[in-house]
Amino acid sequence: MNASLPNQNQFIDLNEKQIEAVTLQNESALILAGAGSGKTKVLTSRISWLIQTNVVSPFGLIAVTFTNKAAKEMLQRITMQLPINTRGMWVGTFHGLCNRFLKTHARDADLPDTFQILDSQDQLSLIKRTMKTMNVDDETYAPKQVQHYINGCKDEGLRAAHVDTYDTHSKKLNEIYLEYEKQCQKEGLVDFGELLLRCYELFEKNVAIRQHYQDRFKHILIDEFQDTSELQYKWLKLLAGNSSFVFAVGDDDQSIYSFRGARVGNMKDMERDFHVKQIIKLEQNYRSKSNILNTANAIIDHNKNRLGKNLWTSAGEGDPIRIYTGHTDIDEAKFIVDEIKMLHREGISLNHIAILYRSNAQSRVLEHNIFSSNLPYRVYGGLRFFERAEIKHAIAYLRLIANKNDDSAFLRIVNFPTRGIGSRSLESLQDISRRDGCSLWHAAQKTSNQASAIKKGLPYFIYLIKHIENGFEGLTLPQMIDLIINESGLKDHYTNEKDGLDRVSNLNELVSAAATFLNNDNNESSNPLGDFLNYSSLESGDMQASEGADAIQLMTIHSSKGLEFDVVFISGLEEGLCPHEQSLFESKGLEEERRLMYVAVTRARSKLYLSYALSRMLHGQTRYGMPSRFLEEIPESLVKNINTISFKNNVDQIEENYSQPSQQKHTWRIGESVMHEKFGQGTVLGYEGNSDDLRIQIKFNKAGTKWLAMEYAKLFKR
DNA sequence: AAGCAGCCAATTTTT
DNA sequence: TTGGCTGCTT
Repeated sequence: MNASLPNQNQFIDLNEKQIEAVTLQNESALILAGAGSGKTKVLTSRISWLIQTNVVSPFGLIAVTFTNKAAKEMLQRITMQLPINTRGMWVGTFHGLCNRFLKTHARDADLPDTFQILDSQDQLSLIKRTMKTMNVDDETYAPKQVQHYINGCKDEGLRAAHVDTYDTHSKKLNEIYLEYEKQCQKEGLVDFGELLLRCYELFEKNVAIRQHYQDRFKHILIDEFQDTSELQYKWLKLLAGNSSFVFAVGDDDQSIYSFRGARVGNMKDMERDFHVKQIIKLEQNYRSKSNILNTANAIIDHNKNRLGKNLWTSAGEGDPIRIYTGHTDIDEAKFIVDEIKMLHREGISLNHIAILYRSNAQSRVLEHNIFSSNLPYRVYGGLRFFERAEIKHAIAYLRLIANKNDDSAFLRIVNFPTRGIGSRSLESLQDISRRDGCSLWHAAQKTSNQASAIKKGLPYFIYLIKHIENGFEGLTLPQMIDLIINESGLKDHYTNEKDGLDRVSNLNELVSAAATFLNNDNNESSNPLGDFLNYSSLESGDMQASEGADAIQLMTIHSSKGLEFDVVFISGLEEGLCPHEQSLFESKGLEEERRLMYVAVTRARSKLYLSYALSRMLHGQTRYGMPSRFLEEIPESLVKNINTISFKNNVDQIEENYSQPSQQKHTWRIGESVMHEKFGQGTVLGYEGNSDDLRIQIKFNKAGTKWLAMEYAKLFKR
């Protein structure tokens, strides 16, 4: 049937749709790949097929992912399928690949070849610093918002000079953006968005370079296409030119990152711009039982503007979806723990069980209850290795030595560990630097003509850096890092600190990380230090502790994307939490929340539990909620309600649970019909606040949903 | 320079 | 309720 398929094992277990995708010839393609439909397999098989049938050489294609993990996995699978060395192949993340382009053409991109990459933390502190020198009030212009603004502009491919501003506020924002750009350029720093934008501009302006890569990469493959930003799409169009073929794999129903610039619309645009003949849909799911898939299908069916697909499986129905109603968040957590204990006794290993939640704040109650039951667990998220303060400090020494213009690195370490350099000496440095247009490091050298080995003050700092730099002569990278953490005083500092032992061991870990880095990829690099610095900012290091341990997995729904578990608990399914109340103010916000729910449901292989609590401690206050609307979107035939709670005895339960002595009894109950003299008839949705400041949320038939203060609301029973 | 009180905000976060 | 940040005190 498929004469064009080489007779190789890796292709025989593909289904018909997958084969169709893998073997497409001479056209750009959009593959709509549902959850669990074998998308990674299709992508890697496609690459193998292209190479094996000599359509293209391993170096004539480029494959783009969003995460390092996905890129790594892709390379691994290719290695398993083909007897080729994948080193040097252009497979990587958008950021990693753009970095590679920029490193190769640093001069053409107007960057020093020592340029450093800023992670989000670094970016924020540079923004704060810029705002300070501009005397911008950080109350009116919150640095976080400025960061969001700048990143948003870059995601759209906009330079500060190209933004149209109308009001004073946006004008100011843009001024900061402009100044920030200048400062980055001066220090030789590039943030994540800049990597992409700079690379885009390089292709745009430099015809020769663009042509070169257009000719070279005849096949461009993209994973998670629904998450691409406007800029990434423009970059793709530019790189593809008129003669390359794009193979994009994505799922519009799993687009959950619009708040970070992801633009689902790219899928429809691609269909048009790349003359996609027909979208290929992968709808057979190899992960979940049909009850789970039908639940997912039913929920997502409530969204409009989908490309449209329906997952199916031949795996059988499996268990019904179990729904649990908790009186409180504590009650909910206890149920989940009990259930996990039972499953564990039945032989399901803990790391195949996940508890998902909408927001990180929800993990606390869960953790607390799991902890007291003595079950091992692991929480995803939080600080990663290269984001830890002690690691960033050590890296900053490396950065400053590699690039003396890096004021960001300078400021981070000039007085850390403290060596008596106060704010006034720093201010005078900033003055000199501004006056002479030089870096802080050079300004520092002007103030004190001689370096001093006496262990304090600026002269000592200058001495120290030079001393370390001289000591680097003939050392390997791990030895350099070892030298830094000892000579800088970092190790001593943390050794003497009361809870510093973890930090010391992290610093030691950094030495081994450098050794591993050399062993793995870069033993023949001409600039291992620079490469390691890049690596540290692009690869935030997901070396989370106890990776292999058998532990319950706790994470947000967002971070569960791409993973799968035998058993999944989705907790906190209340109106206001999931869908999150903030999302209701955003355009298309509810649809994205629904996609989030879809992603969560499709993580489960065989058992799915959904739970919600009628009251929950949030921001230090008890909040009363209604079940999430998503629960009502599931056909009852798929569901088994584990318990039922009447609203009346719930109020008593809540009081027992939180033991609040003098909670004012309110007359209105959730779900009850009420009459308001102005707004007319409505239904009570929930409460918020405590007895002296209780507010009631009512959905009015005509006037919409409103929050009213109990004290003043003129309500009547119907 | 470290330690503490007071204030404020509080979805989601692949790079 | 919690964490992060600021600004004040020692």
